[in-house]
This record gives sequence, C-alpha cells and structure tokens, in this order.
Amino acid sequence: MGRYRVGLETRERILTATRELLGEVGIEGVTLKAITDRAGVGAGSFYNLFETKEQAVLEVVREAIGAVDPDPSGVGRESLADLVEAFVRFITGEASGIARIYLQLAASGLTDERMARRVLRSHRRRVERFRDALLREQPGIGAGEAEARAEAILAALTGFAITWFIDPRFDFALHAARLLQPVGVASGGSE
Amino acid sequence: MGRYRVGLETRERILTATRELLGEVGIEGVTLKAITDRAGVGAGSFYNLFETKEQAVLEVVREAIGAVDPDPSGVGRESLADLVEAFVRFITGEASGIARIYLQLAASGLTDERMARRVLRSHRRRVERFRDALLREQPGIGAGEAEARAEAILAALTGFAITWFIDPRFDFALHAARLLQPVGVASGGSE
DNA sequence: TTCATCTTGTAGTATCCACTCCAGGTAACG
DNA sequence: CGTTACCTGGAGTGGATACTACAAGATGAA
Repeated sequence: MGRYRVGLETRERILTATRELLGEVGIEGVTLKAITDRAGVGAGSFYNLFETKEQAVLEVVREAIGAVDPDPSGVGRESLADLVEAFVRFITGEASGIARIYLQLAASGLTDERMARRVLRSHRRRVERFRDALLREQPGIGAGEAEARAEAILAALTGFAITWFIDPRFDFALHAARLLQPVGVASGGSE
Repeated sequence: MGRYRVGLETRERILTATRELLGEVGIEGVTLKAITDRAGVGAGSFYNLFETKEQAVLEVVREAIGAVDPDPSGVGRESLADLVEAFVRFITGEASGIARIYLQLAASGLTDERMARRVLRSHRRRVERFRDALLREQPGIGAGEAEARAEAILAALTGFAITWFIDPRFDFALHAARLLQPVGVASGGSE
C-alpha cells in the first residue's frame, strides 16, 4: 500500500484539478473525464490513487469546509472584527474558488442529508467562535443574546457572499463592515 | 397547436411532479424518468407537451422565483415587518418545497451565469421593495442608507433560511423578528 | 542488477441520460 | 358518424457516465 513519489505527485495534480473544477462548474458538474483531462492522466491512474470519484471530491470538500475558519491559533483572543475580516478575505481573496465551493456545499445541504450534517457541524463551531468573541467585547449581554447575534452576523455574511458571487458590483467588504457598526440593521439613530 | 383538455391536465401533473422533485432532489438531481414516473405518463406524452426537460424545469423555477415576493398588490403600503413576515411564511409555510428550490437557485447562480442573471434581477427588485418600506418608516435616513440596510436584512434572511433548512431546530421566525428590533446585530444597549 | 511493487494509458463494460419514433387511441367538431 | 387534430406509452437511439481489466513501463530497496 506504500506509495511511490510519482504517485503522490499525480495525486496532488488530480486534487488540484478537482479543486479548480469544483469552483468552476459546481459539485454536480464535475466529471471524471474533466478531472483526468485537466490533471493530464488516464482513468487508470486515477483509480490507482482514489477508490471512487466521490473520494477525491470529498477530500476537496473537507478542505473547503475547513478553510472557512481562519487560523485556529487565534481562538480565544481574536475580536469580532478579526473574524468578520477573515470571512471577507476568505470569500474575496485568492482562494475564492474554495469559497465558491463552500457556498455550494451549504446549498447542497438543502437536498443532501449527509452534506447537511457536515455543513451544520462546521456552522455550529463558527457560531460559537463568533459568540465567544462577542462575549469578550461585551460581557454584559449574556450568552444567549451573544449567540443570537453571532447567528445573525454569520447569516448576513453568508447572504452577502452569495450576492457578491452573483453580482460582481456588490461591495462585500463595505456591507460586512457595516455589520460591526453600533447602528444595527433595521433602525437608525434618527429614530 | 391548440391543446385538448386532457393534455392540459397531464401538463399540470407533470409540473406538479417536477415541482416536488426539485424540492426533494435539487435542480441537478431531477431526471426525465423521475418526472414521468411520478406523473404517471410516458416519455412520449412529456415531449408532446414540453420541448425539453429544461423547459418544464424552468417553468417551475420561474414560479419559485416569483413566489418569494409577497402579494404585489401591497407594494407602496406594506411595512418592513410585513415584508419580513412574508419571507418567513414563504420559507416555513406549506410551500416550503418552492422555497427550497429558490435557495438552490440562488446557489446555482454561483456556477451558472444564466441563473445568476435571473436570480439577481429578482433580488434587486426585492431590495428596492424593502428599501422603500424602510424609507416610509424612517424618511430621515436617506435612500443610500436604507438600501444598505435592505441588503443586510435580506442577506440575513437568506442566511437564516439556509440554516433553517439544514437545522430543523433553528428558530427562523424568532431570529427574523430580531432583525426588526432597534438593537441591531453587533452591538447592544449595554455598551 | 534483480525483482516485487507501484504507476500508467488504453480499450473496454454496464448503466444511465435526454430525447425520438411511431402505432394505436381519444377528443373535439360538423 | 367521419375526419382531423391531439394524446399516449413504450421501445429504441446515441452519447455521456463512472468504473474496470490489463499489458507495459517506472520505481526503489536489496
């Protein structure tokens, strides 16, 4: 079962091709031929390194879900602004292909239960992280209130991200920054 | 080209089957066989009534996009709370299959440009409607500010809706209602 | 070098897909 | 009733799909 060096290199080429394709055509649109063509290998090589097509896709998917969350070393110290900024960078940064995959996954959870569980687990962790950051800045509001606000901020960020991908003119960073302002969403100071 | 009564009834059965399937298995998972089996017709009957599979799917898709927006007769009179409540009812109500389709569409806009344009157009209209309701209630805030808040509310509602579909325990109505409170998202009164 | 193990491309296979063809049935109308 | 238009189901088509079998080559530890 030990792998040779060339085999591991081919494996990386295949994963890179899969990653790119997932961002471009979506999780349902990826075919084996597309992957092997882009990676420059035959089907035989693919199946020498992966059991099924799904295995390769899942490997990239896990990576995408993991990539939403910034640098775990900061846990317990980061501010809410840090977390929001990291999310914006994740969506609009260089690896936005991965971000695209992540949003598709969230949506595929609408029809695929296994995916739903996977996405929900990572969502829960993220809510906790946002909640804890909020509590550190405003300990007075209480855990329940902080969690509700964390859910709201994350929901808005997700919605903004979808809008941004669909409408290139949408200023994602600006709208995300507004979420941190004391003014809030619905009502203003001029009440 | 005129259609007989029986033909039109079959057409309805096919559209109903398509609608159900779209909600259950997603836009990529719908096959012709699944549609015709559920509708209880042969492939020949389908193609007597629709040019392609995509035509039937698009007919349901248009319906789903249209269904997000509540009763157009209220335009110009409704409050922000009315609009939010209507969105919540759309997602959690009896026709939540349609709502599921709508969210899938928004996500499919991530990889399908034609879908992206379609979704964006309806999104823009909805933002305007929310903005106008906001301006009616707080004329002082200005159109730009109102539009930004409309975007934020809609983004949060969309994010909440995805969470709700993925996590049945999520209290969508409660979180949606919080969007209307003067407190806002990030900061509280106890600052 | 030796040789077992791993890697590779090709030429398959079975299965599913959207879609077509067509013969026989049915609806509408005079 | 007769005629024409429409409706119907199912067998069949071509093409794409994921995946396999295998022969020939490359790799790497001794």
